[in-house]
Order: sequence, then structure tokens, then C-alpha cells
Amino acid sequence: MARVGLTTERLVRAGAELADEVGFEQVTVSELARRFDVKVASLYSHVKNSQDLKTRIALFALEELADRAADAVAGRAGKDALVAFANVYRDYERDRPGRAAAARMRLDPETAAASAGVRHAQMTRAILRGYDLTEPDATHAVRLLGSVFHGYSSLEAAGGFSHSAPDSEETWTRILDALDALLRNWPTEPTP
Amino acid sequence: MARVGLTTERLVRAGAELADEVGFEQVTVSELARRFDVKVASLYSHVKNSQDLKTRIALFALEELADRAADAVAGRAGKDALVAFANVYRDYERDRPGRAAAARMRLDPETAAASAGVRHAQMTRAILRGYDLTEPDATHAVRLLGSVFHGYSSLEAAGGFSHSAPDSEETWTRILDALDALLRNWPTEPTP
DNA sequence: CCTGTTTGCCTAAAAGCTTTAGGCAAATGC
DNA sequence: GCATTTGCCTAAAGCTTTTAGGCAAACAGG
Repeated sequence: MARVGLTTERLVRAGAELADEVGFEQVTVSELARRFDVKVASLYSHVKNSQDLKTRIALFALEELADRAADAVAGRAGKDALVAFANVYRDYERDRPGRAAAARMRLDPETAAASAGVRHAQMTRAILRGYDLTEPDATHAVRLLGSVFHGYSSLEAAGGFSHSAPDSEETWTRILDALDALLRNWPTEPTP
Repeated sequence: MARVGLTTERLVRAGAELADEVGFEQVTVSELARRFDVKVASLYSHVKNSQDLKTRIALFALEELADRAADAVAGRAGKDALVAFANVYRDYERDRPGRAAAARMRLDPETAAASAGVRHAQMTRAILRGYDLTEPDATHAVRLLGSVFHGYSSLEAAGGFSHSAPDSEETWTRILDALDALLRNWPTEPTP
């Protein structure tokens, strides 16, 4: 019985690719085994169970996304950084839809706290250094940006903006303009 | 063999409740059959398959949510309407997490076009009447609001903002203030 | 009524995914 | 070279999905 050389690492990477091809929901231990031309039970030495596999794919995607984001914002500031950062999320959704869906997976609190999700929040906060926000407004803004990137990507992927004018590309640009304007002029007190 | 009185309608409602209890992903034809104390195969007269069941739950949730939103914005305008509308989404996520997740389910284009999703977009646009936006900026703004509501709810439900100061409640208020300010002062041209 | 048709829920069965237990052989280390 | 570890296998049980075909309850018309 020749050994294929399974590894948790290799399984997770292959799982991420599988997710991009067939959708994160459709990632299955069985299908993964088929791809490695190995019996299903063999995977259970490397992965606890189906849930564990998916969680690992999610963590992998979060890391990858954080790496890309870190790369994009390096050497940039202000709106330039904001746009580069935002585009990483949108492009990831386009290029790696399965991984992007994985990155949106609900993780239990401890797992989430130990994930690259933390890096994402830190980078977002770093971008705000280009704007004059003090706490707690900076935190509010971090959460707003997270919501917009998250929400826009997912609505766009669901086809929410397709087949209707203006096209999604333009809206994206204008939304980033709007967010930039908002951050430069963050309201301190609500105007009633 | 006593008849229980299954109906597509009743199945969908029960499915929505099941989703709120165990999560939308965990909604299963088998579990639903168990709840009606009926054999699994019996459900297949009322529902095409598992996917069909989930789609119907999603459509039901979208309708319910649209009804609530319509109710909330009736007789309101401007920021008042914006806040009431936004709170409907957030409250729905809190009170009916399974249905809310269902409402975020990816639908194929035709189904989506025939869904209450259209009403949601129309209501969002109606709210913008309280602000001075002309096309295509109104569309951009509709998409931004959709993204924020969608994204915030889903991040909050995933526990993204819990256990860290300031609390989610305050952020939500400040984000709505910020969106209101942004809509009253929507940037026409980007500032480079 | 009561008889014929429709309809609702059933049994049966096949197929796929998940997960655990236990075994043999390949790799590794001394 | 031998012992131990490790990797993949077979086997098997349990659960979900889905289709096919059957019987009896509900219902309609005479």
C-alpha cells in the first residue's frame, strides 16, 4: 500500500482549492479523499472530523487574506491605503470565492480570538492612522469598515448588484470615496 | 394512518423555527419530519428536496423581514426612518438568527428577482428620499446601506464585536449617525 | 349513503457522507 | 537488521437524501 503522503497541511490546502471550485458548503471529507485517491477513513488521522476540516480551511483563508492585506497596505497611507486594503477583500472574493466564504464562517470565540481575524482588525485600525480618529471612534470606524467590506463582498458574490446599472465596479469606487470622506469628517455628535 | 395535515406552508414555517433553534445550516428534512412525527418520505410530496426547502425558508424570511421593515418606516422620514429601518435588520438577526441566516442565502438570479429582496431595495431607496441624492449616487448609497446592514448583522452574530469595548450597541448608534452624516453630505467628486 | 377518485402518508430500498475500531505494511530510528 | 511508530486500509454502523410504489383517508357526485 503506497503512501500518498497526506498531511493536515496538504488536506487543508486541497480543501481550500476544492472550496473555490465547488463552494465552501460542498466541501466534504469524502470528496477530498477522492481527490487524493485514498479511502475516506484515512483522512481521519489528519483531521478530527468534517467540522475540524472546515474550521482549518477557514483559518487558512483568514491567514492568506491577512497576508495579502498586509502586503497591500505596506508603504501606503490615507485613502491610498484604504483603497488598497479594501480591494484585497473584494479581489479575494472574486478570485477565491470558496476561501472567502470560509473566511466568513462562524468560529467559536476561542478559535476566533486565536485566528488571523485579529490581524485584520489591527490592520484596519492601522489604516485609520491616516485619519484623525480617537477612541472610541476609531473602534466604531473599524467595525464599520469591516461591515462594509464583509457585506459588500458577500452581496456582490450573491449576485446582488449584477445585471443592473450602474455596474458594481463604479459603485465600489464611489463607496470607497464616500468612506474616505466620512473618515476625514467623522461626526462627533449626532445632528438631530 | 392518521393524517397530520402537512402543507408546504406549515413545513416552511416549522423549518424557519427549526433554523432559529439549531441554525439554518442544520435544517434538515429528516429533523423536520421528526418534529411532525411523520416519516421522512412524506415531506417529499410538499417540498421538492432539501435545497427547495431551504430556498423556501429563505424566501419566507425575506418576506417577513420586508414586512417588518415596511412597518418600521411607515410614517417616518430622514434619519428617523434610516434608524428604524436599520434596527429592523439588527433586531431580526438577534431575535431570529436562523431566519436571518436564511435571508442571506445565495439564491439563483431568477429566484432572487422574484423574491422580497426587491422590496428591500425599494424601501432602502425610499429612505434616501429624505436625503438629496440623485442617480447614480442613490444607487451607490442603496448598495452601501445594504452592505452595512448585512455585514454588521452578520459580524455581530458571529461574535465579532462581543467581549470588547465599546459595546456593540454604542457602535451601532454611532455608525447610524455616521451614515446619516454621510448621506447628508455625499461626496460628488473624490478628494485626491 | 356509497362509490370512485384524489391525495396523504406509509414501507422499502438505494446511494452517499460521517465516524469509529482494528489491522497490516511502510517508514523510521537505534 | 530489528522494533516501533505511523499511515493507509477494511469493515461496519448510523444518519440524511431521494425515488418508487402501495394503502387508506378524505372528498365529490350521484
